Amino acid sequence: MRLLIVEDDLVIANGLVRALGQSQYAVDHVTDGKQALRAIQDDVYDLVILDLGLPTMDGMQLLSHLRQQANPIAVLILTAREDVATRVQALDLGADDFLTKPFHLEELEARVRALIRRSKLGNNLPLQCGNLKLDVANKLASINDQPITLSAREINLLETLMMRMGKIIAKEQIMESLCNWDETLGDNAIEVYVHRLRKKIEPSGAHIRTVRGLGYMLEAAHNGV
Amino acid sequence: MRLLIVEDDLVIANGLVRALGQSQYAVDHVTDGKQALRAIQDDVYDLVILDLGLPTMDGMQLLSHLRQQANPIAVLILTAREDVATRVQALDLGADDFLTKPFHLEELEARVRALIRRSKLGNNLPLQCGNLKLDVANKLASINDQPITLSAREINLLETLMMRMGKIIAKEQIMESLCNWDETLGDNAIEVYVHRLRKKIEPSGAHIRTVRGLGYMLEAAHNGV
DNA sequence: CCTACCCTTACAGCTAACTTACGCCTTTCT
DNA sequence: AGAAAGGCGTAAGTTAGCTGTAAGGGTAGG
Repeated sequence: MRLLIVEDDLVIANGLVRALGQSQYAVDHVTDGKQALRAIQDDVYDLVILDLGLPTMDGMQLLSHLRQQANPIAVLILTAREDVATRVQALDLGADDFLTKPFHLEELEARVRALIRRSKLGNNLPLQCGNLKLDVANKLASINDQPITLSAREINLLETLMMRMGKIIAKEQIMESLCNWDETLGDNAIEVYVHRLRKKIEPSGAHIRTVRGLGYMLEAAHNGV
Repeated sequence: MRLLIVEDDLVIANGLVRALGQSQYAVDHVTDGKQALRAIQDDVYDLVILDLGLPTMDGMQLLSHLRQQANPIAVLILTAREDVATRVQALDLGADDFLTKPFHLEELEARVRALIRRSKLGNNLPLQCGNLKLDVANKLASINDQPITLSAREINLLETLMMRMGKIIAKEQIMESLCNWDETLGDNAIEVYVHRLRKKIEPSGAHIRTVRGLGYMLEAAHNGV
């Protein structure tokens, strides 16, 4: 899962980047609306965390602009102002959630989880493919309800694949989903992850199909379970 | 386990904080409804002890507000008023228990234990993992019914792990469960607790698994029970 | 048959977690 | 009250295993 933080206060921004990074999100950070707009158009994000008070283009304008373009990306608004009018305006413009500073990281993280879940799944049930289940909140994968041990990278990869089960995902998309701008991985890193993950989920009836030249696709095994 | 006390009478509040603190709960205290709401949204509590007569937002309003948000946190109501109407209203609003002042600390502590047990476990069975048992009420751990000596920190850690057995618990979550606002622990304090606890429960068939980068998980040993 | 593209294995660096030791503080016993 | 004991948290050094790269072999498509 990949997040964009739009926040000009560097103290807050750094805290968010660190905390959400520790929660296994890939996190990018920009400091004003124009950079944010460019980032959203250039890359695929699952969620934008947006401060309202920004230079060059304020958060309301950015949000309004996105929705006029019919961009459905989930947006969580941060603001120091507590008045009802602001809140109503933001929600009317299409914000998905609203949090007033000062806030605690735990609550932010909970809301982030909820938003991603809502936007991707519409529910909080564990993801399932064949006998393979993934409990996203607890970062716990299991086959026939027997927990299996996956590393952090492997869990993130599996989550990415399961979120778009049955659809082809390009290696670049996987790369973007796992890494932020700071990181840069070699050509075949994804191939290695897929290989390791395949070995671990092999007995489950879930299969990672290679689509040569295009990417990978997660599917239930075609032969009987 | 972490509790929030919402009580404007400082004499009572201090008594509760001290008594429950001695019972090894992490206890925070606020004096009105607005502070309480913010605290509940910012931090994770296992139980709220709520006085009905409060400034700025009274206990009923707070409770009603929480339940409208579908917040499932356990709430124990304290009040000086004894009339049935109040009691019925509180329980209809979703209070889990109700205690009339003046009360005895022992009874309060018993109800607190019961509520936490009910909300966390859904039953009254003692916590068990392999041959390791934990009697939450008496803060007593035993292996094959032989009591073992654990320090307060160790018992609290074990309780936290056993309450979510089989699920991954992040170090930050453990930290929150053990500490209130006043405390601040260093980076590797949790690692040291885990190390000490592991040495003591090692012979029991309960195992604390490390999931690198994500947290810890309590499980029964994989070889025969 | 050739060329991308992918699979597989092996290895080395690095960071998170483990382990030990020490000093402070609280509790308890005399 | 003074002393002894043990719990508690920090710091420092060590270990372990995840991660990413590289290298070599295989395969599908042209």
